[in-house]
Amino acid sequence: MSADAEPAPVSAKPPVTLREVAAAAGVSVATASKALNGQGRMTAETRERIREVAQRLGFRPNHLAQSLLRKRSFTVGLLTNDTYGRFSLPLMAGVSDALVDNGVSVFLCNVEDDMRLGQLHVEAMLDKRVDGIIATGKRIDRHLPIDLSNLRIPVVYAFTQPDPGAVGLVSDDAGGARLAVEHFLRLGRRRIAHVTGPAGFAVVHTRAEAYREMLEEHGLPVGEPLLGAWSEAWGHDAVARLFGNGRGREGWPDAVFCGNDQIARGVIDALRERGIRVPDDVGVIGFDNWEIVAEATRPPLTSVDMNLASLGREAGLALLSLVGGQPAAPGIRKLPCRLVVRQSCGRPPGG
Amino acid sequence: MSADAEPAPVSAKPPVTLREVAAAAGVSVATASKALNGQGRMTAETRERIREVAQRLGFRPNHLAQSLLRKRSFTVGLLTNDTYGRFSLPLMAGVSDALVDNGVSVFLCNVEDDMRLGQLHVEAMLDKRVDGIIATGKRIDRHLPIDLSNLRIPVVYAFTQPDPGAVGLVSDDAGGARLAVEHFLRLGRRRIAHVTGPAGFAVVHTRAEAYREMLEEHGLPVGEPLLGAWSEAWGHDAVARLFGNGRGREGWPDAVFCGNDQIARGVIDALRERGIRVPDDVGVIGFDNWEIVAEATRPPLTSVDMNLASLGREAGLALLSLVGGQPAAPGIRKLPCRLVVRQSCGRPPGG
DNA sequence: GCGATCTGGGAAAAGGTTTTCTCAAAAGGG
DNA sequence: CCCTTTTGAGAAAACCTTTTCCCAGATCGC
Repeated sequence: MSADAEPAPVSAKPPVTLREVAAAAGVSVATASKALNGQGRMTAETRERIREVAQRLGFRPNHLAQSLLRKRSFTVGLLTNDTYGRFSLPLMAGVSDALVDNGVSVFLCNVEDDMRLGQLHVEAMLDKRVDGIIATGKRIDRHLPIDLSNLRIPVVYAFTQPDPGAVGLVSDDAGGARLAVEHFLRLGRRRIAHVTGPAGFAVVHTRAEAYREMLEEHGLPVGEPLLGAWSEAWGHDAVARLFGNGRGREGWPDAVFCGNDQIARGVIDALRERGIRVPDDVGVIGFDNWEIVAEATRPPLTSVDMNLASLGREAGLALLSLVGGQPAAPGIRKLPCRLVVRQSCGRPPGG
Repeated sequence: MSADAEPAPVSAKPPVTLREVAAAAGVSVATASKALNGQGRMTAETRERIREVAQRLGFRPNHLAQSLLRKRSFTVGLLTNDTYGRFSLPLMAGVSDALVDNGVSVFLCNVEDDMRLGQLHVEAMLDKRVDGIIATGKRIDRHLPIDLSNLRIPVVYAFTQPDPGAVGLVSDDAGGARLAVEHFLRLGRRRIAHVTGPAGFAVVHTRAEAYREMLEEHGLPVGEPLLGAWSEAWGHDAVARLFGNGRGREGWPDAVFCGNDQIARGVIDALRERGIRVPDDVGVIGFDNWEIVAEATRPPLTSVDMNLASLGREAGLALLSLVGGQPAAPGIRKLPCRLVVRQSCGRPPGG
């Protein structure tokens, strides 16, 4: 039992090459290549024999060599500045999902909000000859801190502000807001408040506008949307304003549509602390469908899901077709949201 | 103003090659290569001239060609099954941080818990000739559903169960638990309870054991750790048990060490609902330092941080040295945690 | 039986870079 | 002034695969 019985000379012998396969099969590399790729003409036996030898030797073609020749690396870069990955991870999963079947791998680069870092990563990608780039961020109305406009390879923007003339995919926030309000209306709620994030975010206005329109269409009173932070604390404050002593109980909302799940959670907690029951007295809907939050609220939160995985899938497919030479219609495409119903709105009357 | 003034024939001319640089500078490719890499012998003027030409033409060496030759792709794969990225994202950031300066890029692959998908991704990586692989997961005591044991390229395991004989990096959970208990002791807390996750997790026992030892060392009463789920709901339940009517107020704990931040949040909320003040009556410490949760609790939660970014950095560096041919000591290396103090424990008496 | 077609398979170039070897010219030594 | 050493730079191989010819032998039609 010597200590160095097998020091595992990690040095691992080099991978087997096509040349070796050809030699073992007694053919030329050209023939071997064609046999394995189903190209060229040869007897079925020859092809099969070569295939078997390759199999036996564990041959795997060297993608680097292939890429060099084909001028396609079957690799794309995903740029994000969403450090916590709340938005970019589902998106990434979708992208990956769309690409893996095509043998395409994804370089993930977090550029924070650092131009230098972004530049560095983009150059690294370019040097590695990625076939294309997907740019994604944590908010729809901001550019990544990188210029991707003259890149010679296709770029798709997902969940971030696209360059003019580029193809961009974002969620349909207005549609999402309508979904939420509709749900409330269907449940018979009539005094619907809206508590959302800071004015600096475009989505705040998009959603608020949609909310307003929906209510007006139905001839319902439109409360002024309450703008604040994307935080639970703001949810608490907002409840203090909406359900404060200023107005009588009959002036209270019977529904609150929140700009994200954290606000919604704050709202729900604050309501509970005031003895106002959710969903019996007030229904609450959040936005983002961040499961970890939505499922921990009491009761679990109904929320608008932006379908980020689908968005990622679409972005991946769009990039793929762009790489394949298909011209894609530039401009921003909005993908629908969906409502994930949990228990914070109650059942329809008589439902 | 014709619509097709500049249809932007996306066809982008091909990148400039070394051959073109050489031609433009009136030298051979060999000389050009050596000039740009600081190799070979030539007059300073020649070298400078070539450099300038390269600069002017915007030459960037083709990494595919370089990799093919050097047998190093300057690319590594990161495998994870942590869909929400709570653990793998900070880790990834650390890895990336350690590697980017060395020109190494990272393929991120989420293998969920799907063996087939894992196999697929690993083979794709192998085909793309990654220099090494970092395997990471969402819990320390489980293997990824993939066999990486005979891979011919180095593998480093970070925050997941390593193969025997491989190099693995994990957090020092026992140390983290001691940090928490020490903090309580320093603040004069004496009746410290422990509420944690399910028995199926190794860390539950590691931390509970460290907790127990610390208390015994100090001659303090050791409560039986309460095992449950990793959820807020369990935090509520646990409070009901610890602060129920069964025992008198003087039997109540004055500190609760929680197995993660969600449990801690449940505990804090439940205490508040019972009118028990945090931190005045009871101190609470969480685990994971998941900022989004820790900062939203009222009061903000003191929590043990596993330093996952550092772990990632170390993993990246370890892989790098392995790739460079340095033999690394196999086995599991534990990296220290740190305590992030917020406001859920109060100040030291007289502090 | 002879020219035309077909068939199976190979040689070689291409892709972009690095590195080793080679070689001519210049410099140096005696 | 001749021989050796140094210097500057180029030719070519190598990395691995794909693809475009090309060719020798077989088959076919008449």
